[in-house]
Amino acid sequence: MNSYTEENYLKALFNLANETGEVNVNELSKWLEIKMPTVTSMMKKLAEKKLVHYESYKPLRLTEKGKKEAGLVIRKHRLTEMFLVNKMNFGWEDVHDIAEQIEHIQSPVFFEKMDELLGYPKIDPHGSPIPDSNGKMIWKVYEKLSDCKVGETVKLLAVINTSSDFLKFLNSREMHLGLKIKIKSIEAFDKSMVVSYSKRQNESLSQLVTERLLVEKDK
Amino acid sequence: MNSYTEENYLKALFNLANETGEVNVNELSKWLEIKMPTVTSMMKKLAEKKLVHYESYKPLRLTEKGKKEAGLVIRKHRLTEMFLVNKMNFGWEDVHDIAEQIEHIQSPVFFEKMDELLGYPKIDPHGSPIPDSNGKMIWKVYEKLSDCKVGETVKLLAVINTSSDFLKFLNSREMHLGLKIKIKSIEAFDKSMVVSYSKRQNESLSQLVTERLLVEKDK
DNA sequence: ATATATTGTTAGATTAGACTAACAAAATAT
DNA sequence: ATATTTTGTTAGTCTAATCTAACAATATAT
Repeated sequence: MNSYTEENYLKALFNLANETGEVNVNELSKWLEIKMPTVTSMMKKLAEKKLVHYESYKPLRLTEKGKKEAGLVIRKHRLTEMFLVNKMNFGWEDVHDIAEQIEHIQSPVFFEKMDELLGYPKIDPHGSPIPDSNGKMIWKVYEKLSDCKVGETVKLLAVINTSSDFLKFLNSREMHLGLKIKIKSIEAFDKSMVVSYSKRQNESLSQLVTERLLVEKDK
Repeated sequence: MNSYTEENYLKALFNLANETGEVNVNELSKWLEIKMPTVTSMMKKLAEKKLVHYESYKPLRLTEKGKKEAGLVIRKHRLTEMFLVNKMNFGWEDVHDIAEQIEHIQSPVFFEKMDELLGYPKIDPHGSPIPDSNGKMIWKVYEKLSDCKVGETVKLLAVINTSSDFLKFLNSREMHLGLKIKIKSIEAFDKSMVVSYSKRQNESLSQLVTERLLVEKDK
């Protein structure tokens, strides 16, 4: 059994992993807001537990076991977010902090029950995939809205940033998952986009926003 | 803000308090399965925080502040138990251990939402009162079934022990809150009772059981 | 009333998880 | 190619919450 703290490190390693699955001590330290020496010593501990491949001065990598356990924490987090939104009427902007705590509850049956009541969902309220009970998750390859071209119509399927402020911004513009967005124009100098969707015409979205919106070309 | 550990001490002090509100270090130590020196040092810490009245070699008492904060932890515990039973379809025998963890979640809005979805319940699935948002709870004075007399008909309103084993025993006898029980006879030598209720005639209940069932005379 | 048992405290050690200071290795810039 | 910056490690300290051993106070029993 991993401690509350260990679960947080595993989750962070999983979320920060690049294409090759590597994470630097420094990155992890900044992400968790925990100083590097503390991170180093925790990595040694997780290496003892066969959860992380650790060698001095080399990038960190989760082992298969580590990936599985990280996946299970993320599963608990995302099931919780889904439960909070679908069964407890929370807005998608208000669930992150509560899920950060509930993800550490030790009770398989509690999360199985959530899963069942939710009808075995495959994605969470922000469009992220929910790992299965083996910790495995299937990543759909989405495109960033910022990479799309003028004239295209796309469907909003996920958001990258799940901060309350970003989600409140989307709420204020009546943007939600499933929304069909038509790209009217793109400003050359700041890459901001003018888009139309539902009843809103010619809304302007900064690049900071468009690169956090994941979409699929509308067929 | 109190730590997870401090919350557990406060809750234990509240639950163990006798009529005068007093608890011994030794009792508390046994209840929490934490050695006495550890308990003593935590009591000094809680006294610093004005949550406990502590004097060397004297019994422990919660301050008003301590009572309030303990009440709020118990509120979170009991709301959770109610939520697990009424909204997540858990049996009353399976909720204690999960609630022991969820009671430490720091998110007032999470528990407010539970309360709202449950319709502001006043008692939990075991018949115990749910403290209000100021930590105050109203204790109904119930009688133990073991103190009732032959010929009386009583209504089961609460159970004292909430261990899974005890509740499973009650399940196996189809006993639940609200049940009307008629006392047919009492054995003189072991105080066991023969009772009838719903479709069950002449069930025998040991004193260990009857003194854990809280009832009200049926009017 | 004194001996014994029980209860409670003090002192010091341990562990997990954090920190700072100092140093070492690796990466980057001149 | 060397100097500088960035990244990572080692060593040692701190705090919360636990423990054991030893001692002290209170309660109980004879």
